[in-house]
Amino acid sequence: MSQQQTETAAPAIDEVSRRNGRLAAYTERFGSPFNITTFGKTHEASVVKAKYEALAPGEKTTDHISVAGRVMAIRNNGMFIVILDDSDRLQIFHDLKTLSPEHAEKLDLIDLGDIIGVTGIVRRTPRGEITVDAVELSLLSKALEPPPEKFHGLKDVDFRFRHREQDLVASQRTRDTLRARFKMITLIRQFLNDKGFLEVETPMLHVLAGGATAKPFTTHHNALDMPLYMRVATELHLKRLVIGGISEKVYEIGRCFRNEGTSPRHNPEFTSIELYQAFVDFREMIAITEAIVHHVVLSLHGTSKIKFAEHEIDFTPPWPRRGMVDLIKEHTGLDLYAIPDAAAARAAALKIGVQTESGVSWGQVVEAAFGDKVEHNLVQPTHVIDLPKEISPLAKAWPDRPHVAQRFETYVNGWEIANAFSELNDPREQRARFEEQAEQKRGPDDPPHPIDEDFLKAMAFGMPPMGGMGMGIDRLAMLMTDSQTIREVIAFPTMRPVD
RNA sequence: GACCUCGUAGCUCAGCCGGUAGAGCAUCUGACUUUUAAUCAGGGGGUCGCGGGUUCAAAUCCCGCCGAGGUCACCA
Repeated sequence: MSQQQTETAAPAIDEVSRRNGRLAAYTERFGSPFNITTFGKTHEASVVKAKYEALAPGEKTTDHISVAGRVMAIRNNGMFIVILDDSDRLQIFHDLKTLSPEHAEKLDLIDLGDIIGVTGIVRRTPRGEITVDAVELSLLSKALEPPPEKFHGLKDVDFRFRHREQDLVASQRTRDTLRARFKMITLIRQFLNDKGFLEVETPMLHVLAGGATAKPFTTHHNALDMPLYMRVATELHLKRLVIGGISEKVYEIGRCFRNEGTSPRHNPEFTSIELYQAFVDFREMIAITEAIVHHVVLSLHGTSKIKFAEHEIDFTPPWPRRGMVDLIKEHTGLDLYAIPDAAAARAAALKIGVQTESGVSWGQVVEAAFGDKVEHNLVQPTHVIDLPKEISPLAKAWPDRPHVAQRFETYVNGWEIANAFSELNDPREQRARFEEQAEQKRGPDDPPHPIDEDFLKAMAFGMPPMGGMGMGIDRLAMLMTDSQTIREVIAFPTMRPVD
């Protein structure tokens, strides 16, 4: 073999093949990392850093500890390795001059992204970094794919959502955001459990998708040869559980599915919490809504005020209660209470730039005007009360104000985050409302609303007066994490497949 | 569903008044060795989203498709 041939550059090899080669070499020499089932980890990275916080630069201990995590950086030919576990980063040191040949061989086969376990001695380097001087090194799992770029991380939004595991490894922000979202759900559970609520489960597969006016996903049960719908809300079954007396206070945190457009605030599947409490009305729901949200804000941020985009939002209860029609008047000058006729109200709304379909009810005009002219202004937490009965088919109306429902919607940052009412419990009235709703078609291609006879039969069995509230967990998570899109707070948002 | 914008190396990006593709990180080789996005020298790596058109020549211009982001519509 000539001198020139030995100096020829290494043949081109792709990253995966190269890593497979190193895996084979490691396996040959030390056994397959994939045969390893356990590692006796004694410390989390953050615990190591906290425990040895008092060490002075250059100070060494004699404490042996074992840590494990993903290799995030390799500097100085492996002299310094930075690993990341679920708590923090931690630096590992190898003195290359005194390393045993076997240990050096192992070290040489470690790549960025590998999962390693290290046993060693804690010290603080002269430059100030808490470090583990490695005595033993084990490859616990091989990364055959390389990690994202170490400084810029993953920027491609599409790729980040399709491969959240890589996004999580690369981005502290993503870890913080998703952890906050999941912790928030636990906080709400604990809060309600402490208040005596029973967490329940209701079906996701519905024969009729009721409880909200939304387009459902359809599916099919083969053995029963029948169509089924993914639930759009948990409302009707939760009420049936309270009717049966399983508990006077129930809640469900769960996924709902709506076959509608996506947007920065809409994902086809989203998580709602709905809760129902017997013998109280919407006013108690206002109190519990404020209490839940304030508890979450305080627990996650340690303060009642949070930053969202350019706003500071103050969640200190109580939050203002404002009439929907009053707010429209305040923002546009139009007093829809003075125009009770639907057609006249529609014409008046048109003059202020609010367009509605012909034949809509007075309540739908109010809803449209509110949505166009008021909603986006409600940045600080606000309960919008006195919603029209016509757009509240499951809510009680006021006996002395028959066109106004005992209902509120809570708005923050211009978004509806909660919706609650004194639940209608008169089965005759409920049937009439459903029938009225069934006659209204949502759009030219939409089927009419089906009437849920099972629910009506349940209500006829005797439903206690109760308050109910529903809240969008995803939007609350967006607020808590200063996330501008719902996809940031959903671990795996719905995506079209790439080819 | 409509409109606007984007899609270049594994990752982050430049090139886009048409002339045949570049940088940093990663990777490989070598040097150095208490680093902190380590450093220095050199090498390899690209169907420029896919398909078609215009042209002597297309990453670049035009059309269609796919995917994404934004705005709107629907909605929570």
